[in-house]
Parts: sequence; structure tokens; C-alpha cells
Amino acid sequence: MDNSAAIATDRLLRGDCIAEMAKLPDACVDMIFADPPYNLQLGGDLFRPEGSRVDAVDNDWDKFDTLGSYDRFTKAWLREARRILKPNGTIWVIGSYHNIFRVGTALQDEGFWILNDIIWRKSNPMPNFKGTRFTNAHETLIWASQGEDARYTFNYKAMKTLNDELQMRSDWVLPICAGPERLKRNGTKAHPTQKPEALLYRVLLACTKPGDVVLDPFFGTGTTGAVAKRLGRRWIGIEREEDYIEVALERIEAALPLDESALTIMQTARQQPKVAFGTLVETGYLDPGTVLTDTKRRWQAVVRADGSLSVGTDTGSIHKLGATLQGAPSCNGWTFWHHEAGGKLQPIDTLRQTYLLANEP
Amino acid sequence: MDNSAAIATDRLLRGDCIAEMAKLPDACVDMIFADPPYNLQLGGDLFRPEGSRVDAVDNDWDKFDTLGSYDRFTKAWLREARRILKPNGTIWVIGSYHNIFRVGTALQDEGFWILNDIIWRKSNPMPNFKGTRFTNAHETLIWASQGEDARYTFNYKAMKTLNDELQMRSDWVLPICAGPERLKRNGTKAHPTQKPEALLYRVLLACTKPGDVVLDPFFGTGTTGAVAKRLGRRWIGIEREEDYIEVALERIEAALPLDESALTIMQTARQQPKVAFGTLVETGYLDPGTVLTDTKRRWQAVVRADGSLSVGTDTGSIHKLGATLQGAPSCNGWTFWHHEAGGKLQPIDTLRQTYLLANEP
DNA sequence: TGAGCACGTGAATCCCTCC
DNA sequence: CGGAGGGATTCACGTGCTC
Repeated sequence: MDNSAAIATDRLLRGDCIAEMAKLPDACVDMIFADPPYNLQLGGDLFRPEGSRVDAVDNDWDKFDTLGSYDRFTKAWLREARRILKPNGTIWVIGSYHNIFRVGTALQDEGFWILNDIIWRKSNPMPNFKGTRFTNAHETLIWASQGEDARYTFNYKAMKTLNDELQMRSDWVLPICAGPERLKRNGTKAHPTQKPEALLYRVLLACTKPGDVVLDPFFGTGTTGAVAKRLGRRWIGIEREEDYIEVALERIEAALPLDESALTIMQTARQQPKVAFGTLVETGYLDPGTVLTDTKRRWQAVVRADGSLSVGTDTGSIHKLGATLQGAPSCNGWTFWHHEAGGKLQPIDTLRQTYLLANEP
Repeated sequence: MDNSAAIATDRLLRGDCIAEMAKLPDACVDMIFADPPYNLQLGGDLFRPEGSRVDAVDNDWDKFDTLGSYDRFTKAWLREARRILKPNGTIWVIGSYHNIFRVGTALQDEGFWILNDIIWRKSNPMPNFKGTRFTNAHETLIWASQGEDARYTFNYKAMKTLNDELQMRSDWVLPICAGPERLKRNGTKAHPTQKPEALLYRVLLACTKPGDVVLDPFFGTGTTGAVAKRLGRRWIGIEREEDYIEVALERIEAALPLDESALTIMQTARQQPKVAFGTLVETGYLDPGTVLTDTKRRWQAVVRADGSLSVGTDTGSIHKLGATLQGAPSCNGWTFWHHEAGGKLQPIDTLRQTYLLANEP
């Protein structure tokens, strides 16, 4: 079953995504990428430590009365999505902990078969300003087929090449959308939640073929359309906010097919493996209670459970405490502190090397 | 409400977790860590390319007929968990894409308030042997409180220290459980999904205090108990498989508790004794009439006898006045205001530190 | 011209005690 | 329980200006 010849592509449909999808024939698109409202349920204003106000998502389109009404909305658009998706097509949905569990459950309930959950690890997330939780540094994408036996597209080799000849993993490190890529209108961001093109690039490259039809029911400023055009895929966007539509059409008009040099920019920056001192404590390379000392054995510091050191009443990280004790502005704790090993003093940096050897590919 | 004194801890309850939890009083544990069955839906055996069989999860306890029965099971144990958890306690649940969306939805439906979803990024995952999907290189944990207004424990400063002075993020890079840590019975793995101690270490260090009671309803080989014992937390495990119980008890018996000195962790400023600015004036650390200024010397404020400041006709506390002058919603006067000392500007916070050193036990 | 610093900002469920 | 008030709290980048 393939009705993609029956529909017009590379165009934007104005209106509500459920109503617009309802007008399309069964089994007419190869992939659906959806970035639905997250239903963030934010409270009052939030201020950064220096006093500025965080420009939060407070749009009406993100507001739902109850979890139940969000679920009904999710089921309704997923049902239409499932109908217009070809039997061997796949769907991608992105979300955060606010909504992704509802979405994943609805996907399974509607009969989709989850192939992977993918973690977009943000290299530059917004911090947690009040120190109340872990920094929310990722978003989750779900990739699903129509059913267990569907023969979906997965360009395994392309992904492996993109990842320096290692299998592409389920966690992707990518920066958030900022700088020149971030679309503006009258000097302010055109859309509060614009996704980076690199994210769509990887999704489309992995799971579609050239000429495939990609539909995005929550088109926004058209990242999906722009990347589809650049990768030689056909696209259909659905959006109801006129402000976003204008920006999206202009953007896609200007998008150029990718050449080789542009492709390399999209590739993974292979980041330096960083190891925190605390990781050595957590993983048992160094036990809490161990005594560290400097080469001249002037100070004896006890390693504590959280990776801090204590010498008498002075406490701090390996770097801070080293600096404090020496009266220096800074100190490299990795080379300053030593532990007894094999009858002699060894810098703790050697433990870090050991850890890296054992745990990095 | 706190019934933790009414229960015996550091022990294993043999039996079904729902039945065993039902025997415990309301509000008696500070944290619940749960690693429920994953409902893996594996279609037959999985073989490596060279023909050897992958030892996947295929035990009886991991079979659920339908998503519906899994949901009923999840709701049933979550409901008991919620009842025995103290109002300010938190729950952690770990899972993969097979079950975590059901769990997250059930948590929200039962009234839990999600605080973070955490990604355990495996530094050495099992590759995808068939090359049909992305390498499944992570698992997801959900951290939730009893409700939106609960005052849960989060050792922010300890986590920041553990992560080399940067906020701990929602993505945790930790190796899988292997090597000597992986428990064996008759030469094969004692449990198919044994979690690494480092994972539990971070969870317990972040969200409990020494002496807190941690309950694990799917105890398995007792990773939660072993780490709780090491970190000076009390524990309760529930497990029905005699094979696992034997291994778990032996393992926890061998685990060594850390010294109290090693258990001490970095405290946030909020947890430290408070000093009123007026006290510094009363005790002569700062004389009335002293002129304070901000770093850019935009404002000159005079210290008054009652510990308030005045700039022209504006008066108020060090915090209020700083906020008023900057037009900011709030201001930390301790770091905003400076006084001349030794020829240069010093924040009045240093005076507070001096006072604390001289006057605290 | 280049280095360096100040400043702005991003899908955020973001304080706690006392009266 | 609501309001008031003390005072704790941020990381990675891009841009644009200064020296």
C-alpha cells in the first residue's frame, strides 16, 4: 500500500494537525516527525542568580487542563498519524519528562512498536538556577514502527560512518539551537522551542531514503522541512500559527541542498572524555576514607563520600582544597594529591588514566 | 508523619513485593528504589553474528501477557509504595523503553510528581548485533516526589562536588556492572540485570541522609542494600526468589560501612547557621556610619545602628535596598554590598564568615 | 588586528522559615 | 494557610565592544 503518488508534497498545510491529517489518504507518508506540545505546567516567573528573568514557554498552545485532556489530544493525533503512515513507515516523537511518558504509553496503546528511545544530550543546557534538582540536560525521542514485523528503513552503514565507524548509539550529543541558526522576528526568537537542524539531519539520514515523504504535524518554524529539502526528501508541514508559517516558508525557500562541506559540519564532534574525581570514588577506584597526601607529605586529606576532601575543618574539591592549603589561587588536584600504592606515592591522575583505559572505547 | 521508628530495618522480606509492602505501616520509609521487571517481549532467542546465543532476560518473572496486565501490576505496587513512603520521601524507578513509559505514566496517574528523568549512559553497552537499530546504550530512571509541594531531600552541593564543581546533570555516564562486581553462581551470572553499585551510590548520596530508610521492592542480588550499608543508610529489601536472596544476604554481610568522617558531605549555605546583618553591627564587626558600596561604586549606603542601610531617602535591609536600587526582584545583600578593607573592596559576606569562625563551636 | 571581557540567553514543572 | 522577608542560586556559547 503506497498512496504517496496521490498527494502533493513540499508544501505547508494551514490548520489544526488532526483536521489536516484527516484530509490525507491512508498510507501516504514514509515518516512522521512530531514535536508536540510538552505540557510543561510551569509556575510563576523564574529568575537567574544575577536577576534576569527566564523567558519561559508560556504559549497557549502548551496549556492543557489535565493529564487526561493531554492524553486525549495525544491519542487523537497519533491515530491519524498511524493511518496516513505507510505500513513500513516510522514515526519519531520528541518530548521531555513532562510529556514523554504519556506519549510513549499512547504510542504502544495505539499499536506502534517502539524501536529505540533516543536521548538528545544537550552540550549546553540551561542550568538549574535554584539548585533544587539535577540539571535537565536532555530530551527524549521515541522511534517506532507500525508493528513488530514492519520492515522499516534504517541506514545502518550511514550512521556508523557518521559516528567514526562505531555503531551509532542511543544517546546523541548535540548543542541546542542558538546563534545564527536560531530564527528571529523583530529581534526576538521566532519560536520558543526551535529544534537544531543537526537533530533532524540525523533522524532523516538514519530512517528515510532520498525522495521519501516526511510529514511534520507540529511544523513550527519548519526545521523538518528545511532539513528534508537539503537532504533531497519530500516534506509536508502542518501548522496553525500564522507567525510561524511565515518564518518557516521563508526559511525553506532559502535552504540549499547540502554539499559535502556542509555535511561534515553536521557530524559528531568527538568530545574529550572527561572524568570527574567523584566518578573514581563512585566506581570504587578510590574508596571514601582513603588518605591522600602531597609529595612532601605536608597534608593528609581524607576522601569523603561525595568526592570532597577534608583536612581538619578545611573541606573542598581536590582542586579547591589544594589551592586553599597552599595559599595559591589555583591548583591541579590531579597532580597535587597522591595516594599510597605499592609502597610508594602515586598521583591520583594515574587512577584517572586507569579508569579511562578500562571504560572508554 | 513518620513511622520509621516502628519498623525493623536492615533486613530482607521474603515474598511478593505487593503483599510484603502491605504489611508495613504508612509513611515509614524515606526512599524507595525500584528496578521492576522489564516486560521485555523478546521474540525467541537472540543470537550473536558468530552463532553463540545471547543470554537475554527470559526468566518467568519477566513475562506479561499484555500491556494491560503490566499496567495493573505497576499500579498495584506503586500504590503500596506511595502509601509506605513518607510525605517528603522520594521514589526512584529504573527501566528501559520497553516499560519506562508505562511506569512514568502510572507514577503521574498515581499522583507522584516527577522531579527529573535521569539517563544512565552506559560507557560499555552491548552492541546491536544485527545492525537493525541504534545501539541501546542507556537506561532511564525516574525520580519523583509524593507531590508538587513535597520538601524532598536533594544534596545539591554534594552532587556538584562529585561532578568537579559543575551542577550534576540528568545524564550520568557510568560503566555497566561487570568484572569482580558481577555476582556469579556456578560460573554464570547470578542475576540477569544486576545494577552497578556506582549507580545506587549516586542515587542514595544525592537523595537521602545518613540513617534514612531505603526500601527496594525488587531486591534481586541486593545492590541497594549493599550500597545503603556502605553509606550508613538503613535498608529493607523484598525478594521472592530464594536464589537471589542467598546471594544478596551473603553480599551485604561482606559489605563494609564507611567511617562517619568519610560519610560527611559538602553542605549548602542554606543548611549552615544563619547570621543577621544586625548582629555584625551589634558586635562591632561593622560600625554604624560605615559606608558600603557595590562593586561598580554606583551607590553609597550608610550602615545604621539597627542594621538597616540608607541611600538618600531609600532605606531598608541589605537585601531589600540592593533589590530596590537595582530594580531587581531580589538581591543577596551579603554579596552585593562591599566595604573598604585593606585598600580594596570586600563583600560584607567575608565579615559574616569571620564572625562564624569566631563564634561557632 | 587580535585578545579579552561584559553581556545576553536557552522546552524550567527551580526556596524556606516565620508569623 | 497566606504573606512577608531573608537570602541562596548558573553553564556554555554567541555577540559585540574595548583595549
